[in-house]
Amino acid sequence: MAQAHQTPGRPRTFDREQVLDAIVDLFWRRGFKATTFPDVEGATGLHRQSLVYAFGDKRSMFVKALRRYRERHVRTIAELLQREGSPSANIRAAFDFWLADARRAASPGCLMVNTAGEFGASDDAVAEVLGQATGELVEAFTFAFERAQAAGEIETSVAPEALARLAVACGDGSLLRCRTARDAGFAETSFDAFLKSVLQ
Amino acid sequence: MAQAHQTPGRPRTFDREQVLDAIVDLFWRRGFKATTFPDVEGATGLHRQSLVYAFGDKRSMFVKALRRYRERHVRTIAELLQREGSPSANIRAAFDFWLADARRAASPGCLMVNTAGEFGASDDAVAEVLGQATGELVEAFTFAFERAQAAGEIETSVAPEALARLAVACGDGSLLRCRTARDAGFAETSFDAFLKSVLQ
DNA sequence: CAGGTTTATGAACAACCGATCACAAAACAG
DNA sequence: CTGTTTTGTGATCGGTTGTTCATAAACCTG
Repeated sequence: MAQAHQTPGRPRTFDREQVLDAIVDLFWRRGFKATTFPDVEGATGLHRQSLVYAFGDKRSMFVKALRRYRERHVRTIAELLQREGSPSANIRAAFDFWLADARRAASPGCLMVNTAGEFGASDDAVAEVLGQATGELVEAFTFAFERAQAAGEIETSVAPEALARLAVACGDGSLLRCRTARDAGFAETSFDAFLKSVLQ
Repeated sequence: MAQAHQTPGRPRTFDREQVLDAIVDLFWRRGFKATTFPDVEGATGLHRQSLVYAFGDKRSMFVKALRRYRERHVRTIAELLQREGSPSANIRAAFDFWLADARRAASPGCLMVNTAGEFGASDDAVAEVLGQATGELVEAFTFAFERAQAAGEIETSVAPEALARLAVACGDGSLLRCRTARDAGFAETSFDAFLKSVLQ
């Protein structure tokens, strides 16, 4: 925004967004409560007070990390689903994107899913981001299923939004399972079952 | 087991299993890290040392609670799926059981799901119980889908175990979503989509 | 070069957590 | 009753957590 002129005072010696990415990764792997300031200091190379100055207290930092995760990961999947061309192919591409996460060594699953389990409905700001992320995903899947039905690629007996919620639930549940099992086989099989059952 | 003769010493003044149920409920709602000894003391009416004496340290207590949850909730669903009669009806009954959890006021979701998000693969004993629970569920669903295919109730193009994993992922993901959203609508819709897509 | 503003560094704080110790109370065996 | 074992109660102890204070450093404006 106000990139017009540099603010007075000592300039920041680190890249704010790069550091935030490292913080996202930490929370993604360990969760909120289990991540301590010493952890963040070690992962970013910054001192505690610098982190607080840049991102606020721990909870504010976490919410900022959540938002960034949504903007990067969730939005990527949503954009895959809104591409032109075959909606079925887009849906397969979205599941392939999930699979790539599931196949990561020591897959951390999905930050939104992990956070939903840890926070439940106990924090309004967190629940809001989670709701937005789910809504964004469901909306994108709904769009793709609507197009698939209109194009005659899939049958029309089930409402597009219902299929979209099923897809999101399937993705969430599978990624969670792969997080504990250290094995992407569960996601591969369940995704395959979903695609065969719904897209054919 | 050794109910034959009473052990010497002062008799316990509380029901061990009843207290464990209260502990399960606490961990179910708040998770492991966020649950403190004062919380457990308040929920059970017992003193810290009595809890430690009866269940071991906090982590041991949590693993015992996990096992008890599996024995009660997971096993109940597995038994629903193995009943005689229409396997399709059994599958619907299993999803109805999940729906009842999702519809609870301030639904805590599923303890296994929440725990998977909080622990990941960081604790072997926890991961083992989670793996057993998922295996038990998948096995029971597989049995039901095998029977459904053999009876001609559903088509046979997708392997029963794949359908079973899809069902578990759908249940896990939906219950998780309802935990945050305080609304069972997501589960109702996604379950409906699953049943319409797979059972018909 | 001064004055003001922002950042970096290091230290310290109060609160909380889980674990443990010490002792009283209640039962049974002899 | 005496000794032993187990449970109940209260207090305490390091260790860790998130937060904040205090000061030095770096940059811009005028």
